[in-house]
Amino acid sequence: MPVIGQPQPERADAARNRRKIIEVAARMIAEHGADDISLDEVARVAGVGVGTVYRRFGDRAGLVLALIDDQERQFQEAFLAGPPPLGPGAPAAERITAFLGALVDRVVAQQGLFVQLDKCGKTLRYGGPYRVYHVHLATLLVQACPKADPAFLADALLAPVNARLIAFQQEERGMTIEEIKAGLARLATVVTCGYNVPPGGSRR
Amino acid sequence: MPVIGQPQPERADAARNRRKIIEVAARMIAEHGADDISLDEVARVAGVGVGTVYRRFGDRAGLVLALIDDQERQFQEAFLAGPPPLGPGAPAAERITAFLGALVDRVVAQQGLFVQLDKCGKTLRYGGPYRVYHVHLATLLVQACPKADPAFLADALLAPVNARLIAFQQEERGMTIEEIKAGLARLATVVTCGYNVPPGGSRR
DNA sequence: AGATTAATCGGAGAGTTCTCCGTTTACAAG
DNA sequence: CTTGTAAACGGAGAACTCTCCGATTAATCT
Repeated sequence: MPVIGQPQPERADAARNRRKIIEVAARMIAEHGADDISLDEVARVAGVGVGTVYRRFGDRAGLVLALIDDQERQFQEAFLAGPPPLGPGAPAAERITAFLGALVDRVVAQQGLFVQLDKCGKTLRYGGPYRVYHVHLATLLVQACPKADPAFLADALLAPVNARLIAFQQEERGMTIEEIKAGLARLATVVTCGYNVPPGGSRR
Repeated sequence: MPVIGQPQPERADAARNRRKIIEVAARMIAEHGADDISLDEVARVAGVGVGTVYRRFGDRAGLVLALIDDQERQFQEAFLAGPPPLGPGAPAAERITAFLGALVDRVVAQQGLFVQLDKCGKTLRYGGPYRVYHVHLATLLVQACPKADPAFLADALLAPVNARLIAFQQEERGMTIEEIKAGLARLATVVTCGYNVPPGGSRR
């Protein structure tokens, strides 16, 4: 009888297949972009049945999440425990702009995958990484501007950092990543300062 | 030889089928929600071939856009030429909050369809209604806070008014529509005021 | 080693989206 | 009314996502 503790480790063949699938998928995306990865084809190239892909990752979104995972871990590590201004140690307001800027870089680094994630069901769109971002940002907002509703404000500041919007801003509006980051930084500054003056004050 | 002027009117059978398809799709959505409308089934119920649905509307997104169209016209009419504060006549800052609030109502009124639109390709996500919203909001922003980058700011304020985010905020965060609208209004106020003070001023 | 068993495997199949193309039809001109 | 033709029709089919379940196999127990 196995000890019930950590989630039962995968069987050897299962782990092997998981790795193979991730490896193949990553290579295919590197070569042909993330837009039209067919899980059927991933399975075929990886030499496993389609069922195996779905049992291992649940669905398309699950695979995307797995492909994102490595860099995602590093990113979360960086803003949760890395050096300031992204990590702890800097004033909240500075950490907020640092975080939003880093998040833009993060999304751009795996833009195709984030676009995929965006198209998926609500569960994964706002589950997974989003929850972590939201908690982090809301926490910083509490410190930077205690008078605001941190949960809503965090959603509102996170919303523009969206893979598809960023792609659109780059391609159709001709903005550079730096311009987007600058815009967000300015917005964050205005917001964190603005919420500290009582509503209705300093009109015009 | 037909006169080449307005886009050639549809043939009678084509127009009849277009109407029938829209009618059937609208009824099916009213009954079973917009999540899982199968265009195959729409075609079957409407008594036409699948090819007809696709020739008439291009793709799933095209049909969604058509289903949205009626109310969309009215909405655009309202903010472009209706009574203030939504329409012309009120100060820009007030029109901005009025617009964002009305947009929330607009999205909620056909939430299922807007969620569908959101999942579609970039072309339609940021084509169609979005362009109109953006131009309108950017125009107002130029008046309300000339120092800001209106294009970016419009994107940033439009981003949180997203069908899926709103659904998430309602279901998972327990927010009401009124709370969401209030949050946006406050954000818009802070932003329009905040961008009028020089950057770097009034820290903390 | 041999038996046991539960996890894993693979691929057939159901349900979709969208395309292609031979056939049919509306309608304008003669 | 007949005829010509561009537009529209419809359904077979390609490609995909995801489910199901009988066969297989890794890991454990005796």
